[in-house]
Amino acid sequence: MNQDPTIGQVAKAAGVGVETVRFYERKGLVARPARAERGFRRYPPETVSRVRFIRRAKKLGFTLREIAELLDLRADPSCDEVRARAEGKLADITGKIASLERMRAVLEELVGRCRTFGTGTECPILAAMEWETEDPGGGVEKS
Amino acid sequence: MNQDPTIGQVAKAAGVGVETVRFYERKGLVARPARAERGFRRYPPETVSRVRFIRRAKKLGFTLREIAELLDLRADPSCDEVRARAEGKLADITGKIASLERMRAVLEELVGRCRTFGTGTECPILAAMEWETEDPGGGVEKS
DNA sequence: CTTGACTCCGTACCATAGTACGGGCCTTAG
DNA sequence: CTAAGGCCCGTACTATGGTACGGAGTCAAG
Repeated sequence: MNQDPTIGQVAKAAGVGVETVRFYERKGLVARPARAERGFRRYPPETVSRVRFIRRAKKLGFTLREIAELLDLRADPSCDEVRARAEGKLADITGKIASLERMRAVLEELVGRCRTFGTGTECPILAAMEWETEDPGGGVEKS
Repeated sequence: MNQDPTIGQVAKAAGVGVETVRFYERKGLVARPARAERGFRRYPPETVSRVRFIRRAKKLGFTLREIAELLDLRADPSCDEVRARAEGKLADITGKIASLERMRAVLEELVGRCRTFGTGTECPILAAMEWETEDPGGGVEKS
């Protein structure tokens, strides 16, 4: 007898759709499971936490490809590699925040100026856009 | 005589490909320019800064749709409307920063824990993702 | 006269991360 | 008996942000 969860059970337990599990399987994020009875997938129970892991890692800003690598690293637990990747992601996020903060400063300045000017002659926001808005620089490049 | 830049000149000056300018035109981010001689596009020179603006905004994590709205502020006759939109964008940015900061906090905590553990038994990062890490909430998702 | 450069056009294609669809099979409940 | 529900499959479609392709026109230099 096979009590291992079917795809629907895994999906429900992990909080995703059945199609998503199949999708992850196609992408190699979840191993092709054994088939039972009518060709039904029977997953090892730890698949549920694997899928949850994927969801959580995604929320931390990892792409599926990065998560796949992360999961591969789990095979040999060289923590250094994992930490290095997490640190890389951290740098990514920090850079994004810095960029957004520069943008926020510019917009805040513009909105403030607009309020002091009132609905008079020319909108300072539009005027500023007309100009070459200075490049915030050090953007969020592809990793 | 028309000294206005052609698509190739705009693209080069803005640091993008010709196809990208055409793409932006299709998406309404760049106005359909006048045609000269052999149906060649002749852009008003400020198109260059417009395209550069698009690139910068994109680096800040704005989608093309959002950038289009941002650029529409220029065409808007009412300063109040412009300011309202700018304030909306400001709120967007602030929300994005908050999400990214939650992500950063989680990752920082993870990386820090990893360093104090050293390369010992099991990786705390993977372990943490294995457990029910509580949802950072309000992601960087669609606005 | 041919080659290269530049333009035109529409369409097809890439990755990312899924979601939906249509058809078929089997089991179980009413 | 029939309908509902779970599963199987492959393929197509969504959106985003481009990139590439094939064919054609036209101009200037070699």
